Amino acid sequence: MSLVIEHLSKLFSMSSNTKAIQALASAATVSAASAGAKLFASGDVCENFVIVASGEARVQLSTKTGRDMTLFRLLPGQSCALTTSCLLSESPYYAEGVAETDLELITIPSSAFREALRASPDMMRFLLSDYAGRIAEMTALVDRLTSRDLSAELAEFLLIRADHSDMISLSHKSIADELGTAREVVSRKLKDWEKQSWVELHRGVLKVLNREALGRLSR
Amino acid sequence: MSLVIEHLSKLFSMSSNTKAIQALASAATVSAASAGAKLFASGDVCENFVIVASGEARVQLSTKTGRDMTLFRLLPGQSCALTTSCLLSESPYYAEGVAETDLELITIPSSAFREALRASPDMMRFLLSDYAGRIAEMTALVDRLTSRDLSAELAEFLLIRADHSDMISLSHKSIADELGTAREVVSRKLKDWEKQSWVELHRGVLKVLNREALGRLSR
DNA sequence: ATTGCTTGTGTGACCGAGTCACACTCCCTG
DNA sequence: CAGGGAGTGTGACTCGGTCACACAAGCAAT
Repeated sequence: MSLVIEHLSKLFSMSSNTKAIQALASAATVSAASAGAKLFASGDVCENFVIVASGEARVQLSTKTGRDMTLFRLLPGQSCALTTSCLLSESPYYAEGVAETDLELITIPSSAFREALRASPDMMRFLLSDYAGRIAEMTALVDRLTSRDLSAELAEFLLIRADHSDMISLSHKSIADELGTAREVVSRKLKDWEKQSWVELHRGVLKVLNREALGRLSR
Repeated sequence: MSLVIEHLSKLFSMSSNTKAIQALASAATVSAASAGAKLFASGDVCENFVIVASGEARVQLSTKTGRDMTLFRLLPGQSCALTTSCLLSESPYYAEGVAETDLELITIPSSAFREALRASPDMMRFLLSDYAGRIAEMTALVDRLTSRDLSAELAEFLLIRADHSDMISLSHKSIADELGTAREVVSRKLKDWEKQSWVELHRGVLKVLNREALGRLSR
């Protein structure tokens, strides 16, 4: 259980021997999910507070036509603002969570979470600043969506995601979901850029050849 | 000053004789703004917590090309989640605030706000649930933007905004800003609908003639 | 009333992004 | 090595956003 306590106290920046942490830890359970698993779906009732202990998860919206839009990711030690938002407002999830890799999750039932929150200003403080950050992120996202420039977004994405040897191992569909656009749009742009020799395309992998040129697009 | 105390205690659901409320009230100033005035602009440093005492304000994003997108409105007694988010994260405003009518504002300097927040779990509780609601709103907005159907959005907007005699006194540009689209798009759709006799158009005013038909579009 | 300005509307031409439909190809597995 | 699934390429079309103007409605000063 020390893993749980450690994560909790780090998350909320609280000493591990406070009552609130001890109470949360004793109500917590640890579970696993494998890569690709759906953690929660839109419309699900939210019954637990969740912290990612290891692995990476993604929260996304999806449209009828099969397009997805990534809202944010969860890294080890992070909790999900959407989950706490649903817990606090007692509303169902309005987006879905997906495991991107194998995951270990720390799960705390709603009642224990609420109880601890009531008793602990430090926890509230943490949630407040977490929310403040998410609101900023969401606003930036809305901004991006209202003045959409896919070339810029895609170019920027490639530059950020390219590894040390300029490679990116993602399918066009994954990239599209990341940016909230359609697979065909990504395929077409990449093909154009391949003709300019700015990138090199292979099945499931691509290589950035000209960071320079992409950088010009990305502003 | 009783006006200030009343608004503060109602906003935070706290008794008006708590120390936190008294402290906030003594640091507060009341000011006025006239309709159309800009309350804050993107990039401004946020130095005060603000509550609308009377009137109505709007918070919006704007693009280079002159399009605006309304994020949310502030009614009397409400505070601005964007402002608190900026205060807490000490980041500049990333959207702008506009007075829609003449306004009275209760203004509390950042330091007093932080101090009161530190001391008062009730205030934190309020902000938490306020944030939870805003995150839900923003997520819904992102959802709308990623699966855009202007006919549906515009039809719904008209139905909601039409008064008792089915009139709406807004220019096409205002409607467009509300929905985050371009004026021309609104003009064209409305013109189409006028040809169907679903609406009747006049300068600065329009009348809904067929709620039925618009209702079918709006789902 | 006439002139002239400001604010609102109407419209065509064009472009970028999303959708649909389908062909094709790579690669894994039986 | 055949079959099938996942990933990719492309044309045709629709819709929303942009640009560039023309035009109309109200208001103000002469």
